[in-house]
Amino acid sequence: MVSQTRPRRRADAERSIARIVAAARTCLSEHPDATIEAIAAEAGVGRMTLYGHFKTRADLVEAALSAALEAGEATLATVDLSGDPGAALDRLLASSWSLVAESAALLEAAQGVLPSGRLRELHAEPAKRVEDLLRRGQRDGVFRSDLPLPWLVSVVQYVLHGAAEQLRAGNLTEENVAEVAVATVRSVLDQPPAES
Amino acid sequence: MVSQTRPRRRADAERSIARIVAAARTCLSEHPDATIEAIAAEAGVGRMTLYGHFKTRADLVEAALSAALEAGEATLATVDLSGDPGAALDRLLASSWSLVAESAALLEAAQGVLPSGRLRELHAEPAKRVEDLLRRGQRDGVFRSDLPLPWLVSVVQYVLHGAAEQLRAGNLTEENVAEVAVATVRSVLDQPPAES
DNA sequence: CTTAACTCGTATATTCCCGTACGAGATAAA
DNA sequence: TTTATCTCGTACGGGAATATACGAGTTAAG
Repeated sequence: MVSQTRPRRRADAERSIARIVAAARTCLSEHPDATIEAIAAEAGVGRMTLYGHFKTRADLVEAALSAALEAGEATLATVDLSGDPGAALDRLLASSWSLVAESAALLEAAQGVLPSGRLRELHAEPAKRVEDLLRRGQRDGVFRSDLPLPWLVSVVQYVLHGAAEQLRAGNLTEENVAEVAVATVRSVLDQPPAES
Repeated sequence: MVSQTRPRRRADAERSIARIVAAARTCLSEHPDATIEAIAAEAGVGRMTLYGHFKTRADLVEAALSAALEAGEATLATVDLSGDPGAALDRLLASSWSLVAESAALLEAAQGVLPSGRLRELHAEPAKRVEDLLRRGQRDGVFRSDLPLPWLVSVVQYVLHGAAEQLRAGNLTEENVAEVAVATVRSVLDQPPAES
């Protein structure tokens, strides 16, 4: 149902599209207003080949965002989100922190090129998953309830986005970035033990 | 020493410059790639007047960033940073969270138009103030030491920047934004009471 | 009042990027 | 092999933004 619109597409075209989308994901999440030409170069194809598959920049951005969100959905589906919310969050972040960070960056890149309605539509389902987990954690008294839920969701994105940024800047390493990001998120979400 | 380059400048010119810089600060911190024309309009002057005082876009961005950082410095100078680091941080954030958020946004706007060396140079001193406060808090056992100091400094910026963003988006209100931001920052920095 | 500084519009050059048009050559699929 | 698809270069047009050039009108400062 994703892209079975086939009048019949050749295998090499399929491959090109995959490379282009992958390139768009990396380029756009690093630099929100990356050039079409830069993305094509990153993908190893000519600019005109890219235009052959994506008529406009918005199409490309949407494809990149969709791909990232679908990857996130796929990962979320494999993670066990039941049981202790704290442990569930740890599992979730451990396996998908970079995807969430990437999605946040792409979301930023998509603002202004996609209609905001379409944007919310794409982002709604994965965001709801995280939100539900946090809400459950609040109900169980594991996560804090003294701050608005949407704010907490946003902060998770900010922290992960920042972790990816600091990794690129060389201030964090491949080895410690996940640990640092998870610890930071946990300290934001966890219910402080003795709150007046 | 700031701008006494004195061939002798008229009072109205001084006023125009002040309005332009103020407009640049607000416009650029809301929208990193705001147009020169938009900034001039916000300042209530013609585009050509702006060019009369700032030859290039980079000049303008640097002026805006410098002004914000100087305002931050001035505020920092009035805040009592001695005593309990936690309380000092509360005082600091209460009186300057929006300035820090603005500076972070301007810093983002400045990337790419200013040489990165110049950028670090401008940002170095105010960042050091915060860093010193956090370091002292770590030594006193008030702030956590299990995460790298530069990361903690960055997270403070991310959170404040996010708070400003959510305020603009209408997800936080003028009344609760400061409280929410401060509580979030505190929960990231505070030493967890029972750490194995 | 006189001068120099300032304001600011119009016009223009330049640059950058998007998107289209055209077409020749390479390649997968039948 | 035949055919439709795909690749991709060159070239062009349009739009937006930066920056310069010129100049006429306005205003602060001596």
